[in-house]
Amino acid sequence: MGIYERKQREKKQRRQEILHAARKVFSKKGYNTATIEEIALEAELSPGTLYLYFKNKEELHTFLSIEILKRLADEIQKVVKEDISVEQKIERFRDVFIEVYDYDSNILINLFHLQSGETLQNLSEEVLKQIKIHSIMAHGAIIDVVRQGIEQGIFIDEHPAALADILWATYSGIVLWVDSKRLLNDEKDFVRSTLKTAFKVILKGIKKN
Amino acid sequence: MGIYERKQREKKQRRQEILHAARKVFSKKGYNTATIEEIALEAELSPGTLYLYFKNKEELHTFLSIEILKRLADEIQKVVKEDISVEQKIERFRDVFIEVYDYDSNILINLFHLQSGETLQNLSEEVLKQIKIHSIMAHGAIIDVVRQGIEQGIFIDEHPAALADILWATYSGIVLWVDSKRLLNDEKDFVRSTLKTAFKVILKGIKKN
Amino acid sequence: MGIYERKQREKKQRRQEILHAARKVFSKKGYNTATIEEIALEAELSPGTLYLYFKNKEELHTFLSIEILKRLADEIQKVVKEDISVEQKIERFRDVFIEVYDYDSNILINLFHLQSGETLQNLSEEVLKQIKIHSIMAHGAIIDVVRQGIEQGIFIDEHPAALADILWATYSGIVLWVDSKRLLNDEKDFVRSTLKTAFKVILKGIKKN
Amino acid sequence: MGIYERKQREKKQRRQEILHAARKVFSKKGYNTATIEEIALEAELSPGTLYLYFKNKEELHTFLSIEILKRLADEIQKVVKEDISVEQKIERFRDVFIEVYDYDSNILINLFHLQSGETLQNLSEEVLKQIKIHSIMAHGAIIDVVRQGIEQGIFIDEHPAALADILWATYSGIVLWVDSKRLLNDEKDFVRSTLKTAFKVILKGIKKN
DNA sequence: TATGAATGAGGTTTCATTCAT
DNA sequence: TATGAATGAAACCTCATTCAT
Repeated sequence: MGIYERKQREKKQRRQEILHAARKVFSKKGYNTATIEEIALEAELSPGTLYLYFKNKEELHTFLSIEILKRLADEIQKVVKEDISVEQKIERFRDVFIEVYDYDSNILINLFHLQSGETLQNLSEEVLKQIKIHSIMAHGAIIDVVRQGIEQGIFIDEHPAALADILWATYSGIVLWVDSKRLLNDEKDFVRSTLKTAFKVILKGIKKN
Repeated sequence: MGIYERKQREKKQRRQEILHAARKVFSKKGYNTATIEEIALEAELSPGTLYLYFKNKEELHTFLSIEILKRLADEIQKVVKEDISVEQKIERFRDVFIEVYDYDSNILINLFHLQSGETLQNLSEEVLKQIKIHSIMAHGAIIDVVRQGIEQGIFIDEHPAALADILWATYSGIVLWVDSKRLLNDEKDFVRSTLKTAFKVILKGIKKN
Repeated sequence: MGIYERKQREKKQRRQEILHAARKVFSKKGYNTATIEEIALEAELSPGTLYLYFKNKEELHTFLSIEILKRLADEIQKVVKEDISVEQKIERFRDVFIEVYDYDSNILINLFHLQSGETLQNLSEEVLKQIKIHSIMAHGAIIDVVRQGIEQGIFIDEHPAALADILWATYSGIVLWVDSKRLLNDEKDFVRSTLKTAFKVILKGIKKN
Repeated sequence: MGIYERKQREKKQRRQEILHAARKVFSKKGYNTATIEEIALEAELSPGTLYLYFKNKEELHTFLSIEILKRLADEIQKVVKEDISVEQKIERFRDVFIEVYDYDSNILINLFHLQSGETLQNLSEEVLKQIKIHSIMAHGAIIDVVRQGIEQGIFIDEHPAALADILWATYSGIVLWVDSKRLLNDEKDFVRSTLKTAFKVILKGIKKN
């Protein structure tokens, strides 16, 4: 391996280290309360160094959000192509949600926060575009599956986008809600079991008869 | 009416004016971006005066959240006492959610944000207690209804709390999700219709056969 | 005097105090080396307070420059209206230059710096407009006098604007040059005498025969 | 040519390349806005390398100023030795000024800036000495010519240094002033013509009767 | 000699909160 | 009770300079 390649790899790794530290701090403190200094401390780097890898605080944060949104969208799209029944696909969606939740529950929560209110209004055009693209991809894939189910006479005859919304919203709602319950009640995490029940219920609900 | 009482009433009214202004500004800007000065301007008062009525910015904001949470809990509890079937009660929940959403959608969204991550960690004991009480009340009431349904052999035999979570989470999830879609896609608000479909699906899903 | 008026006057005075402190610090250190903190210290105020009176560091600095430029332009325009010969007017210009130099030699030097290179490129449209207006006013007035002189057959037949440029440039050049000599050689200030000689020479130079 | 000599020559050339790049960037951006990184980029070197050839940013910048100041002083001194009349010498000064202005107008402007206020105060003793030497040389040469003219009964009987100041100041003043006019009014460069008129006027002004 | 990633001091600016009036 | 000018801590970010390779 040449010097250039090693440098490139090291650079990439450093970037990952920063992202890792940022994920940790943003998760613990939230966007506004987290400070660059703290992230730098966590990454065992100086604040200035972070700016060699990311333009500013927001870009660093948004990068994490887009990353997980992209992951979610990718996995969902894979499901669509699988050679299984629509019912199984819905169940697979649930698994994908759980996997992504397991990968990084905190940033996922931030993502859902990002998607509404305050933060959304201050993002750059480029970032908004990225978010839109991945959101549309993920949502579109779900809609496709729902539509298939309706066409095959398996699902009830509701507007596909509405049913897709329900699936997505249930997912994000459960993540946020159960997360807040955990914080409020110090109960242990039971996102997974709740999600399973939720999808069982919904699957039953959207099936004909 | 004596002087003391009139003073008390004026004080209460002034408090309401501040809350009204704060609601408006927080809704428009979000917690972090909103400034005390702006709220004071909106309330046609000076910044200093706000501190005669509220300890600090956060308490002011949290008060608004608790207010709407309390309203939600109250309405839900009323539903439980109504002399209607469990299925009708579930439908009434949906209506309550919609009513509260209509009352102040933005603060409601803030509430759900409040319930997780960043903000929650910095709240005073007293405020946390308040949130807990109302949350438990609201959630408990829903659980009761679900339990009744299970006992009456109408609903499927899942853990009542889990089903209640699903209802609640679906509600908050749809509010957040649809809100974010509105911001991203400039589509008009269709929270209401999505919520209706969602509850229809879920009601079907939680009913036996 | 009512409370409102007193407050207004105090506010104006505070503004003047800040300007005074800023003048002092900018003069001593130059724009880039001067810090807001130092100006605040000099004004016996906290850094934050300065931002209640001026939008930012640049506006504070530019205000001082425009102020002196305006003063210069006003005085020059007055000269034009005086009922004296063109030769006497040129001599009065010299006196105005000296007066303004005496009023605040350091900011005047900053002004000439401001008018070229680096700084000029980063100013806001509004500020540039102000500078343009006053510059044009001052320069235009000088041109008028020179033109009169030419028309009356007193001055040589050169382009009036060019002769005006020479007067102005000589003025600013002497201010800058003598200032730099002072710093380099620790000689005492002899701007006044040099200016007088300069104008004597130039007046002789621009007169016919 | 030995290895040592070649190395020396390469070193010198590298130094020149850096100076060339620095001249370009400083001219475009001004001292404070220009960054070492940008200069390094322009020189196709890394930032660290610049520090092998120059102690720091300021020295790099000052070197450029001294260079042009030296050039100015040298040319002026040559004029003194020429076998022409004092009047012709004054005219030659004008040409020298124009030549140097043409060589690098921007750094020249920086030089005049350097000579006063902000920057001057932070220079090292060595650099200040250099500037003084060249300034005195140039100025002294001009004074000599003026003195000759007075002794020959050609120029008016003013203090030679004062007349020399006027010449120098007019020159630098016109350069700065016309430069600023160019920036403010987007007029095309007419330094040359203005300078010519200026020297004609002054020459007439300093000549007896 | 050359690199360029890393440093970290230091600057500007914001804004919740206080307190004299 | 009401004011609003003043505070000052703390955040983000830049960039000249260093140093291990």
